[in-house]
Amino acid sequence: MMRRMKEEIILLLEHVLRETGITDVPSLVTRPEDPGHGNYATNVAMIIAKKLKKPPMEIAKEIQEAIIKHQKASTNLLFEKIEIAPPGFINFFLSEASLINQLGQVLNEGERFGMSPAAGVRHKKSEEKPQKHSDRKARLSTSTADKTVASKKEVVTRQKIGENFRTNAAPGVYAEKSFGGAQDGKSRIMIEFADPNPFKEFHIGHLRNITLGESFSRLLEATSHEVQRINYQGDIGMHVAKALWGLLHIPDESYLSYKTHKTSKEKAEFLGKAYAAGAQAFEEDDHAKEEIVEINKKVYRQDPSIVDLWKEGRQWSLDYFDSIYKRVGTHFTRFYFESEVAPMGVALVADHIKDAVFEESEGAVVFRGEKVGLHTRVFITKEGYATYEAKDLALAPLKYSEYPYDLSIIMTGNEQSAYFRVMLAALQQIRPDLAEKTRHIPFGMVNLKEGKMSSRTGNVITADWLIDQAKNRIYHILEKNESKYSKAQQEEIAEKAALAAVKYSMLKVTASSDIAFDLEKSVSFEGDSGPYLQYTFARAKSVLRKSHIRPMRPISLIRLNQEERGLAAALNYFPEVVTEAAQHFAPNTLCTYLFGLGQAFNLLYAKHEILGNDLRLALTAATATVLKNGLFLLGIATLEQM
RNA sequence: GUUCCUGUAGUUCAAUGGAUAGAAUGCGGCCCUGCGAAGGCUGUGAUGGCAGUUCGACUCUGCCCAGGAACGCCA
Repeated sequence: MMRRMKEEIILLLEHVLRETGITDVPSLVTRPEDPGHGNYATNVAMIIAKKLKKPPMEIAKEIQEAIIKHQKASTNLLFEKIEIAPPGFINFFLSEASLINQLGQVLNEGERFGMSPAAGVRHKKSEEKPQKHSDRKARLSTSTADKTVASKKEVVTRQKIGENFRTNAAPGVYAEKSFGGAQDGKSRIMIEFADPNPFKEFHIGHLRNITLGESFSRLLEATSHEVQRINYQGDIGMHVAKALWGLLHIPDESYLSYKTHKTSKEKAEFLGKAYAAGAQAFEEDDHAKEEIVEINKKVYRQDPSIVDLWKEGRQWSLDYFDSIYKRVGTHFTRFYFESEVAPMGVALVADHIKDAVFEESEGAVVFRGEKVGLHTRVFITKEGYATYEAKDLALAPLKYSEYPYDLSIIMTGNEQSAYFRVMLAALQQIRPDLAEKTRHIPFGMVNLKEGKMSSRTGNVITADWLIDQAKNRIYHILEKNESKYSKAQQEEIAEKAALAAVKYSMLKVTASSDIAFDLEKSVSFEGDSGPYLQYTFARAKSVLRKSHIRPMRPISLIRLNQEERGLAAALNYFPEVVTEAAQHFAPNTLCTYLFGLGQAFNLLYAKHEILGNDLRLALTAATATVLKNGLFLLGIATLEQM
């Protein structure tokens, strides 16, 4: 397989620098925004200028000449020209031969293009059966099949993963540590995301989490990692007690009618109402508050008087969540529950009182975070129950016993950042081996204009509602365009385009930053949007259908015009963009890239006729391939027609 | 109060310490007898403040201002 162009240039630079006796230099190669600065550029000359005590331009000149000399000795001409520019940039312009060569590569590799050869990526949702909540026995694959001996270079690339995450480690404690790679060269990663709470809504914050988690999982798989998606759900605790209280205080008839007649979505909404009622009563009515606290205890000890209702309500939620996972195209291989790890949490914490990891305080058991620059948190309540902290603590070894990971990623909202620092500091003292392999990756909150979402006040936008809103808008467009598609086709188009709009709006922003939710923007299908990319794909496919394209004939010695060159260069960047997006946990960089690619294609389309021109047809086919592969990595489906 | 995060066009977002700070949207023009106008072209408009480090700062450091989050028995 062809090496990433960027890696090629880095290797070249390192080689040339070594010849001039310089080692250990951070080689920085970028893709300049201005085409006038070449396809790639480096600033090494300026970086090493001080060390060499020479003017940067002089160094740049020497490097330029060395590379040109080196290239002459090589068989294929990678660059058309290499320029130097003040104050010391070196700009590389890819030759038409290498652009066309790469174009052939895209067409040959098809859906594998941009994916690492060892990647277990499947476009078709497939073989892998999603685990249902009703069948929640662990079925974790620890298969070592698909072993691939990775090249040295790839190992290096892979190990960077984990170092570049915005981690949540306490400064100086384990922030700088990387994780070890697996022996077979393919690291095993367990990634926890979604984490909705049964008895509560699945809102747009969860939707962002699941969208980011799925995209990130696919990016990791595309860069040679084995990934287990897991989901950890809070089926126990005060929020559950509040919802159960609500259920108990709703007239029997109403409850029964929901039980027997309604869909899982309606049942879930019913639970949401019960929760809101319970939460309100908790704050306003002291008697109700006592009852709720009592219910909470009963759930913890699985008291027969409440356990059936708890199980039923829980199942309603889980069934509903399953329907959402199916709708958005995500699956999990294991569902963990707080009720499952709570007893282990109590035992684990109790075991570490004697060695002073934890101490008793005011009847509770706490961890003194102050000793590592953090704050104190309660792990076991004075009632003797595990808090969230103790449960998470026990979850780590449980996860590891079922799937010996090299890296365990936990994705949650950034409001939990401080919490995870403390929890991981405690884990560091109990199981340092696991703490070092664990990364909390916080993602930004989804804020409403009216402020934070609150299931208590009902100020919540659910995932289904948002997707349905987007879907309605698509139907309007189809109507306006007097769509010739059948009802079933229109349904498919509306659903897929709606999901694309919503997912893309959540992926195109830096994962860690909060976003201000804007209904208009998130259901948009104009400009920088998911449907724009789907539309561009559909348009490309439409042209190809009319062309009866055959495998591209050898194209050589063609002068590329500006638009062709721009598109060919953009296609060439895809593999390295995928690598970078995975390394930095930044699906948004992939979004930016794909939008730029779409624009480059649409520009070519607007200015030049494609049919009847082999090169442009090849570019069109390659664009369709890259759009499809790229959208797949974002978890967005493509449409042949829309 | 302590700690952490965030301040970029009217709005929503980009920019591993690089070159003239990019887009989208909005508002104003233009383009469908050539392949899909959910498109293309074009005008408009921004780095909270003051210092510092650097050849070079939206980016790093300090202080100030503004907003958000977390902070012992919720998750």
